[in-house]
Amino acid sequence: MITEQLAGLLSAAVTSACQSGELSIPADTTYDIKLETPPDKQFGDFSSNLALVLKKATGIKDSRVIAEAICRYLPTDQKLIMRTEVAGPGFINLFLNPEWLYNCLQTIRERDTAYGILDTSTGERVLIEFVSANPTGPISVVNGRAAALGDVLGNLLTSQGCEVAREFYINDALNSLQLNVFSRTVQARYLQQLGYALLMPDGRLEPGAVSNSSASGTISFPEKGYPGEYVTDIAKAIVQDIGDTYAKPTLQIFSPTPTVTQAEVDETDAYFRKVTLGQMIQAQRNALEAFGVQYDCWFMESSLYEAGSVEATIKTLSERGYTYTKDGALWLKSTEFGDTEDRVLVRSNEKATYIAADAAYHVNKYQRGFTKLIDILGADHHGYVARLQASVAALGYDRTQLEIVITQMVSLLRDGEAVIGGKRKGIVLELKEDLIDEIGKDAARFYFLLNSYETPTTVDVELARRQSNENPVYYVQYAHARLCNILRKASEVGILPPVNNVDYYKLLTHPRELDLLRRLADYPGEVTLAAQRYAPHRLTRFAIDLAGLLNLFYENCRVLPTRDGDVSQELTLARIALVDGARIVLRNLLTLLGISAPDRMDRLDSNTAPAAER
RNA sequence: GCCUCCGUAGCUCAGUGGAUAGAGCAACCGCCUUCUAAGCGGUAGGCCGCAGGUUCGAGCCCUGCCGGGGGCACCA
Repeated sequence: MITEQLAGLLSAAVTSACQSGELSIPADTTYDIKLETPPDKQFGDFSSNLALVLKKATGIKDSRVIAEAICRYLPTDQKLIMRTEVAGPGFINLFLNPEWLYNCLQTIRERDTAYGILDTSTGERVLIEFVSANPTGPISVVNGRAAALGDVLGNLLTSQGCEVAREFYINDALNSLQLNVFSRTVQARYLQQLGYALLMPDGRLEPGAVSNSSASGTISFPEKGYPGEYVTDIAKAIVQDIGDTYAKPTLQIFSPTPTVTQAEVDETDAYFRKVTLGQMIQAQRNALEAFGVQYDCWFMESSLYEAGSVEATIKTLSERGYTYTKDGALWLKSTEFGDTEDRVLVRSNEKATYIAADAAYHVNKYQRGFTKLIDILGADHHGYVARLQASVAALGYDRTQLEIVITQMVSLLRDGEAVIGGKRKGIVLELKEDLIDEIGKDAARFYFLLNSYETPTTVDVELARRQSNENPVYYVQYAHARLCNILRKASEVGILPPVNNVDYYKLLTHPRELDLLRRLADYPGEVTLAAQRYAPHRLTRFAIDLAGLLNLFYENCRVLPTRDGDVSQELTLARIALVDGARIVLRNLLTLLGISAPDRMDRLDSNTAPAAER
């Protein structure tokens, strides 16, 4: 990397300046050499604030003096550094031989799909757990943020040499009250499909579905039942599958005076739970796959109970002395690990709490050999972080290996009004039906990857759908399609991209060409930075920026020969190489974001564009 | 009350302690005989919430205040 090379030269220059006595710094001084891209080209290719940083160590008041001393010991033999300049309060501006950019283009075309990817393994094994929505509802638009973040973060860490696994945690444990209520709701809808009317909590009567059975009567919709339409869909599927097989016992369960035996109730409940859970998980999986997210593992909470892990974890905590009994419940001394209060592990009714299962789950993650655990949680789980970390620490695991990423809220706007409520109120905007099916996977992903997860954001669903054409994803994809089009057109007239040859590249001297090359050179560093900061949106912004530079190049630098013959054959070849390099970078970039890079996009006729409808 | 995130252009948001604070959308004016106009050029739009502090330098760091979101269960 060029920046490392330059940092090495700067470091050597400081050493030389010290040896010659021009500078003196204490032997134990440590300093980072930062190389930045100046805001304006007139300040050179790179600039460093090294002299400003060394001010204290040297005791010299004027940083410009330090900067000048360093510059005297930089090799300005024209091979790499053309000239140096001291500017402002003491910046060292470096002007490089453009050859470095040509070498970079060569690297891009040689590396191709591997450009921007580190070959060396870090040995780090990362587990990213994200979304993990309760199996009582579909994947919602709000889940899209975590889904996009987790997936792309996985790509980014993989590109930096980590081994990454993606995981979805299914809250299917038997003590989940919500799941019971949910299953009951399905049962009510099942009976409705068979012809029974439902008495809703608000007193309304919902008629039974038309059915050829003679079933009739009224049953009450379960208290706090789930109102969403997807519940009815599951019921319909069950009817299709088994007909009225479970009609009798289910009806009895809803009767004020049930005559059914407990064994029959259990059997019926078990059936509905199983089918309901299976359907929900499948629906969630489908929605996430439509979003381009593939998990390596769907981990069931119930498996922890079945394996006795929850019990074992509680036992371990007790043996390590971090539990006590109070009010008939077993408590975790989480305050000893920084939590604001102690937490209940086992309730007085002897059922384990969620934190107990979660502690066991994280033990399981550690035991599988992962060296870094990343949990992506929504802002509403913020208060949960301390106790989770405390439980892990109490179990003797390295808390620093557990990183909890909190994504800020996504609020929804529909018809200009905030949509509040979620599953319990029946207003669920589904990621697949309400967004992906409307605007496509690419636009949906791009939308969520545009902003930092640390900022609360608002999704106006109508706007997101209607203005799909104004989504910047098309700007980026169009730029890629244009590049492909040039290459396609070129090959049609028998011009093929030239073999890697820096002699050709030297013809690329137009400012727009140099701007573009410079940005292509920045790419690997941007990927690294985005990975280090868990900031996929940096790449999204980079993509928009790069597309802008490509358009400028396109407007100003003709690639293929014209009738007037104002583009020489050599220049055409050089520019085709540049187009090829840009195509590679843009494609790699979109691939990291999980967004397709189309070879062509049909030109929109302004008369038929959605914009004309408004 | 405590914890936490946010406050930057009309809207949605970027912004590595650094030089003249940016993009997309929306608005206005132009540009298709030419590699795709999903494009390009131009105009307009800003006490970076407020007040102190730290320093050569603060949109960024610290403190306080104001405003908004979220969280503070033997729910998950």
